[in-house]
Amino acid sequence: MEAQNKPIEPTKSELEILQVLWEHGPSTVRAVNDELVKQKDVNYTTTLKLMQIMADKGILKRDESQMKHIYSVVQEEQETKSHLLDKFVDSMYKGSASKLVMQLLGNKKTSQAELDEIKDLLKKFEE
Amino acid sequence: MEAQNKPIEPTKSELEILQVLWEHGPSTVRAVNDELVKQKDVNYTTTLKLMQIMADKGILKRDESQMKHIYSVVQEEQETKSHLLDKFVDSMYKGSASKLVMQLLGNKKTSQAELDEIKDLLKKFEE
DNA sequence: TGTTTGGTACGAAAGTTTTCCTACCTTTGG
DNA sequence: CCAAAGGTAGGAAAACTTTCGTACCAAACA
Repeated sequence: MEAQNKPIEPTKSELEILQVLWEHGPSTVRAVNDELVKQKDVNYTTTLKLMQIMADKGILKRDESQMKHIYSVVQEEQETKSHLLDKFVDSMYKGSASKLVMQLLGNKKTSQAELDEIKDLLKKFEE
Repeated sequence: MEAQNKPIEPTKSELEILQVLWEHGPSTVRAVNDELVKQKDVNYTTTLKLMQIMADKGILKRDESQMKHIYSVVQEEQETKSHLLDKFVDSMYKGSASKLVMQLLGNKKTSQAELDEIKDLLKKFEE
């Protein structure tokens, strides 16, 4: 139940919930669960419990004024993602962002369209 | 103890061990633990157990011909990293590599030197 | 009203990961 | 030969994450 300005470290399941909330904005547990069910087999009370735990941790906050509580994400999406990306670059590439990009470019699974878009991005960024 | 051609999904601690082995090549538990101790407080037998488990899972193989067993990584470093990067892009950016690069470019923690290097990379890649 | 429907809260079980104690074996040096 | 040092093996405890059964509460409606 702590206020949260330190970057959060969501678990795998927590990240799935964050994705839904980032995409759909503040939501009820029901709404989040309905989304999750499209991806995997999960019970309503499991999602509820998870979101309650996330609220306890300070990752989510909730509006209890209605019977159907509305949960929203405390930290900015970009702040969280930027932190997680940082952690990933640190743990995988010793902090070298360019090594990551190199990997991305060499990665078969990155489509030509993606590559083109990345090139465009870089071009725009140069200005 | 299975042979492993499917991409592996190391846990956090397992990844730390992989990093050491990737950097130093096949090593004893002692050598790996000596490296880990530089980063965090960890007991020798903990590292031993972890590496034994990784061998059981097929992530590592070991040469038991000496008393000091030598552990090495089964899967190519690049294959593992590429898989983990893929998973990361999927879970964080819905598979969009360019979104990741965009984040990287906007990330304060990515230094100017890194940015320049990325630009160079892209330039070279265009050819 | 009273029953059904749909919500929350709680606690415990199950699963996974991490840690470390203890036992035992092998090499080495006095 | 014996003790000390440094290995491995195994199991159990601890910590964390995930799942779900059950109880309870409130709104809707026949």
